[in-house]
Amino acid sequence: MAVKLTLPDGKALELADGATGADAAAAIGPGLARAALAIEVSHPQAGGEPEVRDLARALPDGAHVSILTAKSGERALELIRHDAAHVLAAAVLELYDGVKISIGPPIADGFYYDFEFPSGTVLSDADLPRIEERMRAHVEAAELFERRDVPVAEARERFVKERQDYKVELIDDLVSAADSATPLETVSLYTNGPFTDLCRGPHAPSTKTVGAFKLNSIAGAYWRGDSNRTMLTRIYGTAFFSKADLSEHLERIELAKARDHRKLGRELGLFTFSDVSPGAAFWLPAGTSVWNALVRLSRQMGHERGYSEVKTPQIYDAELWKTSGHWGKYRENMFTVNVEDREMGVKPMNCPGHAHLFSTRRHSYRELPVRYFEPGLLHRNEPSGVLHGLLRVRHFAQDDAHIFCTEDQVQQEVRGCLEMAFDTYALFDLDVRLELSTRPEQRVGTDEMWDRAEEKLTRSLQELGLSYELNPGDGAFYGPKIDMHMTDSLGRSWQLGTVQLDYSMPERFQLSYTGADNQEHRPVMIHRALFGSYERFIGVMIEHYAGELPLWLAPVQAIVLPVSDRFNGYGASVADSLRGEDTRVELDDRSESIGRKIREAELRKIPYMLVVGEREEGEHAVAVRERHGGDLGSLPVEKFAERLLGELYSATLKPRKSSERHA
RNA sequence: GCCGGAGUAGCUCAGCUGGUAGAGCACCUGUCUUGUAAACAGGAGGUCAGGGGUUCGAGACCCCUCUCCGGCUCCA
Repeated sequence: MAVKLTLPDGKALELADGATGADAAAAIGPGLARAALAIEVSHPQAGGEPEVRDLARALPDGAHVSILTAKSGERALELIRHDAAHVLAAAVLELYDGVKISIGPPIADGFYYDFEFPSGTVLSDADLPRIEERMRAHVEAAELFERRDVPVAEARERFVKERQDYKVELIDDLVSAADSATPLETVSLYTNGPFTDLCRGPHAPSTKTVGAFKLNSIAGAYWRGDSNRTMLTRIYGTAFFSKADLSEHLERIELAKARDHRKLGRELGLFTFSDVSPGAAFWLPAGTSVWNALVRLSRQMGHERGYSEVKTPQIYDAELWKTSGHWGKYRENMFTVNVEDREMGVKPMNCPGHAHLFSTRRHSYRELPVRYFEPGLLHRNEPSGVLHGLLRVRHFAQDDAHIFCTEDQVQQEVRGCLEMAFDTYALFDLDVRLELSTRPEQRVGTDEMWDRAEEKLTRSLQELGLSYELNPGDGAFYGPKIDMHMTDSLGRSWQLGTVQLDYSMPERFQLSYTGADNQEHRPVMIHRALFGSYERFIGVMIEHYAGELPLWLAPVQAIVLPVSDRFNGYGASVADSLRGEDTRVELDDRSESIGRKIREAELRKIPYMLVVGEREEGEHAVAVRERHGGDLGSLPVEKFAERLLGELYSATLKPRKSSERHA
């Protein structure tokens, strides 16, 4: 018998029965045999995901295979990072007595391993070099990764004996998760040097392919991500094939830190934080200008799409929050206040206020959909540990809207929200990741209602040709939602926009409209925010643009720089003539050298610097310098004004259509 | 909220094993009148996050609180 394989180039390869991945690599060529780390196996006919396996395992007949080497990109990095996690565990077990190991997977950009240290042992960053050193010894020893499939009972006994409780729990869970028709008989153990771990694999042949690694940080992490369970000590690290790749990665991270919105926000004078109000930004004039530009955009786009702006109170009687359900589900996150013995809650969301507003008068089906927009200020009492610059605050404003419509209008309205979202994001050259979150365990409404709602969201996404991830069970208790995510400079993901279908709030607030049949009907509510919160959005935008905000958002769009005091008068007249409703122009009339004025304008990341001196005054012109030192030469003041307004117009008034970007 | 780390002038940071708090930039004053990324000189600025303790003596050591940073959980 023989094993027939298909290689990536379509060629067939026939090997003896029982041939391994290593045999396959050797059959293709000696160079590949040396470089091979693992083998990817798939059965296109049978379907299913390709699986990366150890080279030492026998190959199945009929498989398509592809040898993984150091050049195989992310898949190969994932492999050695997983290897590195095992080496880390080996080192920690040697250095510290009584450590319990849990899990250690590869992650984006690195790996981690979670440990429980005996009580009294506290690990800090200072301990990392010592651990790295021990790891290095194991890597240099080129210890082999050996896989053994052992009976469940044997593996369990082994870990019980070693007092590795977490491993025992993992085995027990694997057993109970297994199909009763095909019970789990064996689990795989991997041994590298002195260390044996319960692990599915795969691993490279030996530890030596971990060419360069570094332990980055220590953090707490709950066992199984459950805040009711033990907090373990997590050690984060990263690994690459070469030292050069590692240092390139570390440099990239350093560069990313320069984009941090907290740093740039301070440097650019946009906002600041203070101990007197944790989780709340103090907006300086420049930051307020950015803020206002965004609110203006929200208003303009909403106006064009049939939204009406409303204003609702900050503080409501507890009764309203009981009606909305927040008192029961969201109270720990709310600030409450006592007003003459009356318990009141500061609003963490606008929806109850909008629902109440809708209920204060009668509505005909003819006026639906009603679209209320409110850039409303919200307060949420977020746990102290989660506050994070502008990205997670206690005091913020959402570009929030609630649409009240008939069941028949839902689909079209959801679609409208998504189109508006992508028209908005297109203005910022943003790529967002979409998630569809479906019914959670705890929910209100019938299954039929959820079927309908989820189908409507799904169809809207499909009609627009948008790709999305499914996030089952993560919907709001009142309805499914589509969330729009973006990442910050260090790759952390933040939710910006959201579109949520809600059948519950209309019920709770007894909302109704009069239909064509003269009967009262329940409207459907759609919650939607596109920026999410202005705070978070501005934070993400600062990082997205590395502080170099586009012209229309820049707090100061152009600064006039007279070369000496003698031209301050002319400079002032230029600045005055350029300043308008949509233009923000400043004059630097300090008695400073032109070099300094330019340097400071560059540091403030002002898009245009207009140098004026004798020549310019004579010609009624400005010498235009673009951010980053681009000298555009001299332009008559009127020409420059045209250019400025032209750019502003094209940036915000003619957004690219979502279909052009996301077809 | 939980785990770990940190907090010195507006900002970036020195300050050794405890012995009277420093620099650069920014700020103020004066001089300079500047042509595309830093003119020169002088001055002012700190209950060393806050509180308690150890000590003859604490920015340094110990405890508590607050805030921030990195994670976890949670979230726009």
